[in-house]
Amino acid sequence: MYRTHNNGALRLTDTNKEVTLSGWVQKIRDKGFMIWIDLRDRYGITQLVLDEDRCDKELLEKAKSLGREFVVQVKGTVIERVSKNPKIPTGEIEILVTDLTILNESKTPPFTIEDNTDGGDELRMQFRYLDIRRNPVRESLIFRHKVSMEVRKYLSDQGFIDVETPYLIKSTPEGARDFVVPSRMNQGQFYALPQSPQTFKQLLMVGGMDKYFQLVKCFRDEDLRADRQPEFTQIDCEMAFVEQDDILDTFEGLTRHLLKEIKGVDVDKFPRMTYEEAMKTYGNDKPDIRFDMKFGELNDLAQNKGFQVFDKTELVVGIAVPGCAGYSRKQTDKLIDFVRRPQVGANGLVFVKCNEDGSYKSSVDKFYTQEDLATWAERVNAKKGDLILILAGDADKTRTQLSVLRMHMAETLGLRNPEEFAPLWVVDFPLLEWDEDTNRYHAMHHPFTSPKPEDMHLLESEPGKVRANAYDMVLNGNEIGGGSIRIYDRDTQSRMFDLLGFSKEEAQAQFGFLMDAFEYGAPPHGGLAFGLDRLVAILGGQETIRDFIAFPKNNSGRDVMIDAPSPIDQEQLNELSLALVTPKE
RNA sequence: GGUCUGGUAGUUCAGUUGGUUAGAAUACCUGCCUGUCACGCAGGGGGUCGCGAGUUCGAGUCUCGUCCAGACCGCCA
Repeated sequence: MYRTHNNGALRLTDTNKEVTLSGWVQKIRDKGFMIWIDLRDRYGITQLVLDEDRCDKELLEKAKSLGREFVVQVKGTVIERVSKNPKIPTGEIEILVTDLTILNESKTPPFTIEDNTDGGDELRMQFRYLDIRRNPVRESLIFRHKVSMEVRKYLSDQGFIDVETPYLIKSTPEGARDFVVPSRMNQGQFYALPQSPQTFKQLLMVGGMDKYFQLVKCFRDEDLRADRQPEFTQIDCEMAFVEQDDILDTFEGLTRHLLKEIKGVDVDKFPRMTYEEAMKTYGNDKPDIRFDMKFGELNDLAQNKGFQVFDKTELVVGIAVPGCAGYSRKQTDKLIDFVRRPQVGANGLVFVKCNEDGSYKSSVDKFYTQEDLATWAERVNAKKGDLILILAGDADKTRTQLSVLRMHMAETLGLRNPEEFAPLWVVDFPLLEWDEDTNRYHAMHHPFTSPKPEDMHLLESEPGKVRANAYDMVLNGNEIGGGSIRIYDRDTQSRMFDLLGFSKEEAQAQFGFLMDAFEYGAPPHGGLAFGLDRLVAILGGQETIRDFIAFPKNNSGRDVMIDAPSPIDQEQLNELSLALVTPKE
């Protein structure tokens, strides 16, 4: 038997017990006459002690030969410590060692196995199995386990059935790039890994499953970000015989359950905001509503007063940044530099300081009176001591730019408190989005999303104005889930493919199986999917999702531990009847 | 595909205007230390300054190229 207890278990009440412990050597404190060893496992740390009086010389020498991260088994007696350590749960006791076995030696690890490690990201990823021994990473993985268990419990209790869908499916041109898998038995043909189980879950509804869920890996061959991995996990759900409100209520319930069980936070009914309102008020379809700084449009107040930059432009819009009227020239210049960076792309920035004495000081005082500026302050809801920041230009671009600035200011002012949670629904997304590159409409959500019945008549005449039965759940400025009510009849689905530029033949070849299924009694249905990695990271108060994934990929989509992707043998290529156009060494 | 930042000891970093033998902390090794728990003290070993070319009497430092890493834009129905 390797152990009678784990390393977090023993207390003062266990004194005088004979125990066997196993674990990793965290730290050795060698005082010459006496040596202490911190023994670590998933459950905690227990201090071992050996000294000249109570242990034979050979045992003491063996203990002194140990190194960090050796795996050892010890037998000994639980004794009360002479000097106790209140910082750890086992700090009142220690083990007087009578027997020591080295189960495995360890090379000196390339970084320290401590909460604040000296290891950089790349090294930690290369030796991820060592990184996982560290408390923060282990706790993140356990945290993810708790979230996913609560999700399964809640959905199962609500009558959802977990059904697995295939990973080897068919490539389709819509949406993200597919990861592709060559077929040996069907030479020259390829599977694709699913970007989501979308069509399968709809077919499960046609199959009468009624309520489906799955915690499922999805794959997208696109560039990575701190919160984006090429393989990621979705909480994928679908329900039959539902309207939009049924779905919003159900998954608001799930999210409320998670916030309650995981974070101990009670949240009121989620606000529901239309896409149009979100764009006008926050310049963003995933607004962070933990703080205010709502947009105020100033066209009627600021135009035709002689300031040409404002006069000629489509939109003049501002926000009131709380408590920043005291900003120095240096600070405001820095903000101007910020919005002029190519990533933001604004031409300039106008500011108005709302002084404590009720006066205003702006960068455009030449053109506007104090009374003018007072009307602006009222429009953007500015109080004394606030700093009004104003951008002007093309409406869509300017809103996006001001949104970036708004988030930047919130970050700077520490308004993005990771322990505060402000979820909301954004609803009534446009069905279609015009794509300048391909010169045609794209589905904003996906091609199976149903148009709002009241907008159906615009489908062919003004496709850009058609709203969809689509919705996103937004938490603290992040899209954590999204979904829609689906099309469930062949005719509408076919019209949709027409609009997206599919020929009848292409539509049939790629999605014929789905449209065929719609002809055999498909029920009205809809659903949504949560991004589990991102949800877990936000609940855990982190910005990057990588520490909530046991073995993540790096910025270039590589696994630096196993060194993947990698070339394959010529023999394998032959077997798959593949040839490389430009063979790489 | 693009922009920006970085690459110096096992690790995290500093390195001034281009100038003697490239430093610190930590880790590692040795010795000492009668209750440590970030133990302490003394000593020691450890470097192709990512790689390649160029400028120069002289390059860690300047220039160009390249590779790698990270953040972001494009992209992500």
